[in-house]
Amino acid sequence: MATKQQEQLQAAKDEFVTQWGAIGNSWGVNRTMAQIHALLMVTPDPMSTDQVMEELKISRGNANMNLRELVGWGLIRSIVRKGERKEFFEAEKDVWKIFCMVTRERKRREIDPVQDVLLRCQDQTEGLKGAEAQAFQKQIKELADFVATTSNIMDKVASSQQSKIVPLASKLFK
Amino acid sequence: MATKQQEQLQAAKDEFVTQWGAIGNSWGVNRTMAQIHALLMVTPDPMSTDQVMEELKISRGNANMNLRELVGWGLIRSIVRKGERKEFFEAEKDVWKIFCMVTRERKRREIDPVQDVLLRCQDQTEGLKGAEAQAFQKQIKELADFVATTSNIMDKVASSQQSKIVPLASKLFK
DNA sequence: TCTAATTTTCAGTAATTATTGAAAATACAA
DNA sequence: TTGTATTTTCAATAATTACTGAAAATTAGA
Repeated sequence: MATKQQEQLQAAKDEFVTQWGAIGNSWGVNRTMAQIHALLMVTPDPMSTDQVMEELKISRGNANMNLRELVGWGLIRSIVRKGERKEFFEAEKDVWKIFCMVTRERKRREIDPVQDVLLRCQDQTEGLKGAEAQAFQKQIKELADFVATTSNIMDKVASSQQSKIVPLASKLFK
Repeated sequence: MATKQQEQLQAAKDEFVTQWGAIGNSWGVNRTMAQIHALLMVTPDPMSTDQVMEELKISRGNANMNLRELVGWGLIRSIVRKGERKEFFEAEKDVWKIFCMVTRERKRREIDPVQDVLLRCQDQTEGLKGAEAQAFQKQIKELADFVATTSNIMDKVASSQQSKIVPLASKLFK
C-alpha cells in the first residue's frame, strides 16, 4: 500500500506532467510531447515506450512519434540495455543543457527562416529607386541586421558553459 | 500603368507578407496575424480595416480580431484621423521596440505560467522525505531557479534602451 | 534461414483552431 | 432623438493538427 507521502509525491508529479503539457501549447509544441518530456524529467530511471504509453494513456503511434521528436530536439536520449531488446529513454536533466538544446532548436526553426526571407527580400529589391522602395529597403535592412545579431547571440549562448554566461548575464542586468 | 520597378517592389512586399505569415506559424502565432503585421510594417501609411481585408483577401471578422490582437501585443496602434469615422492602423517600425514588445508578451505567456507550475509543485512536496521525493524536489528547484533568472533577464532586456543592451551583448559574446 | 519481439508507418478519425459572414452593438453627425 | 457608418460578436463551417490502432517493416536471437 502506498504511504501518504508517496501519494503526495505522485500527485505532484502528475500535476507537473499535466501542467507542463498545457504549457507546451503556449510554447508551440504539442501537448503529448511536452508531457512525455515532463514525465521523463521527473522519472529517475529510463522508461520504455510501453511504460510511457501506460503512464500517459496514449497510443503506441503517438508515443513513438513524440519520443522520436524529443530525441530529435536532444531533450531525451535512447538507452539500450544489454540483454534487452526494448529501447528505453531518459531525459537530459541538466537545466542548462536543456536550455541550450531548446535555444539551438528554436533558432533553427524560428530565426533561420526569418533570415532567409529577409535576405531574399533584400536581393529582390536591390537597386530599386524611389521613396517607397527606399522605405521598404530600410525596414527590411533594420530587421535583417537585428535578426543577424540575435542569431549570433543565440549561437554563442547555446554553445557556452552555464558558468560563463549566467554570472555575466546577472551582472549585466543587475 | 505600373512600371517594372513598381511591380518588382510590390512582388517583394507580397513575398514578405506571405512568408512572414508562414513563419508566424513556427512562432506559434496564427498566419493571418503575422501577415497583417508584415503588411503594416512595409506600408508607410496607416491602413483601414477594409484596406487590410482587401489586400489579404480576408473577412471582416478575421481582420478585426487579428488587428485587435496585434494592438494587444503592442505591435500596431490605432490611429484616428480628424474628420474620418474609420479607424486606421500603423505598425511600430522600430525593431528594438518590436523586440521589446514580443519579449514582454512571450514572457507573460510562456515564462510566467511555468513559474507558477514550478512553485506549486514545490509547495506540494515541501517537507516530503525519501530519495524519490528529494530527486523530484532537486529537479524542480533547478528548473525554478533557472526560470526565475530567465524571467528577470527578460524583464530587464524588455525595458531597456537598445543602445545600452546591444553593444554590451555584442561585447559579451564577441 | 525462420520466428518473435519491437519499432515504424500511415490511413482514418478525432480534436482543436482559424475563418467567415451576417446580425447585433456601438459611435457619431445631423 | 434618428439614421448611418463602423466595429464587434458569435454560431456555423472550414482548415489544420493530433491521435489511434493495426498492418508493415525492421531487428536480433535461435
